[in-house]
Amino acid sequence: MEDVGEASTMITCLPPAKQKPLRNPNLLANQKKETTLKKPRTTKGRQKIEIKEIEVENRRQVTFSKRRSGLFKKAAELSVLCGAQIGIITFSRCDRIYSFGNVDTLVDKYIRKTPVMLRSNPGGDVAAGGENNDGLMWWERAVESVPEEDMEEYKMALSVLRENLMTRISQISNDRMVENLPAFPNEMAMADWKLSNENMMARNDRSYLGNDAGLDLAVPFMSPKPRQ
Amino acid sequence: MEDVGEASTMITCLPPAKQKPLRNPNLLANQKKETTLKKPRTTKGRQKIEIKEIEVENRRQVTFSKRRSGLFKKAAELSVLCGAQIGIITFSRCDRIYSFGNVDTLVDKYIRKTPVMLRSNPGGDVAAGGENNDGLMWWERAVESVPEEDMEEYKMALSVLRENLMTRISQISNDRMVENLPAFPNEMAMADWKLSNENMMARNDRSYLGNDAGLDLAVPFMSPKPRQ
DNA sequence: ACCTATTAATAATG
DNA sequence: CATTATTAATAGGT
Repeated sequence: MEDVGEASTMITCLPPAKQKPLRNPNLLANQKKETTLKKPRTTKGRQKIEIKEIEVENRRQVTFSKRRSGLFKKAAELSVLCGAQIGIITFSRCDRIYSFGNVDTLVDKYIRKTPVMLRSNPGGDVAAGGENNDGLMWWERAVESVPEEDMEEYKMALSVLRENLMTRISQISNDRMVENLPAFPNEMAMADWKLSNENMMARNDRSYLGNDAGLDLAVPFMSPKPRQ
Repeated sequence: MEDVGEASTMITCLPPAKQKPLRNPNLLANQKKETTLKKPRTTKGRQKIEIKEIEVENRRQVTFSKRRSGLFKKAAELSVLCGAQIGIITFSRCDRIYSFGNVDTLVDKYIRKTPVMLRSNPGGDVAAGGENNDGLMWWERAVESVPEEDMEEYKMALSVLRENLMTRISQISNDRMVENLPAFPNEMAMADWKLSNENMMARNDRSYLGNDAGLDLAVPFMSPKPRQ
């Protein structure tokens, strides 16, 4: 039978009867109100709320859903209007993650633009605090160029470096943050945000793709602690 | 002199004369309008705009500033209201970065919760596709446990792994994105956002701090390409 | 999920 | 940056 989408209750794919609310503004908009019986005072409308953590769980979840939706919409609009790239990472109270935008690309870009101190333990000669004679940091040197006697050290240092890569992201200084939220900002002066500190960093170096090594291998970025 | 903040034009710290607009809603709110001479129709008010890239540079920048401010405010409110953690990374058209929230912590968390395939080239025995006899992946094994004959391979693999860590972030599959913006989404169906895919991942493993190795060393997360 | 009264954001302007 | 007319978001209810 070809009469699809008549009164079927099962959802197939875009029921044509519903088609989208598609409000047509300022064009016989209030006509429906005239024709149908008007519900007098069915809601109190939007109420003003205080910006503090919502106690009631159900209500909080509803608000989270709604406002997150709104936030992402705003972000999308801003992105389009201004040609900006926006990424949002959101963790709900129970650590569910919701993200918006090319988070990974932006994270990469963000990380590239915010170099930071990292704790490493490379030992003596191999990484004596900085550059070597060739002007490269020790971790930049080709493995082959490492002297034989430094190899043990190098291996350890590289291992530690790898470990520390995990730690690194959590330890960036907050200098260039627009707003550094406390972990759970229950009472935060929301009045005016310090939107001013525009860290003007180098705006070049866009080539963050490439590097095609050989075979594919599943590698979690963060390995679980090997030994405990 | 102790009479601070009287009529000084230099900004010290919170001039008490200005004190904040502090609009008091529904309480003699329209009184000023009565007392002062009302400006009759000075602006056309807010106009509806189409969501497409704003051509005029100046106007675009103004909008970027305003809406970014609004976006961050919304994010802050959402954070407080729902006890959520929110991080926003924003790159302006000319790659100026503006961020909101504990981006670094959230990025770390985000990365931890989105393990991904990574291209690596560890070669033969050391990383023959996965686990070894001890149930650990090759990169999880202590350096000492690597057999002597695999050491060269191991070193190379670790080096490649380090290199690939740089590449990794840009290559995550977009499966768990709420919305995957095209690089410059000039015409994007903004109608309704697919806010549904809530990737429910493990909500444990919060310990992403620790690891205090020895001496401090400045290490950029991404090293500039060593040799070119 | 849909509705609607109301608040909040903001485009245009000075 | 201040103002304001208007649009857009949304709190509370169904």
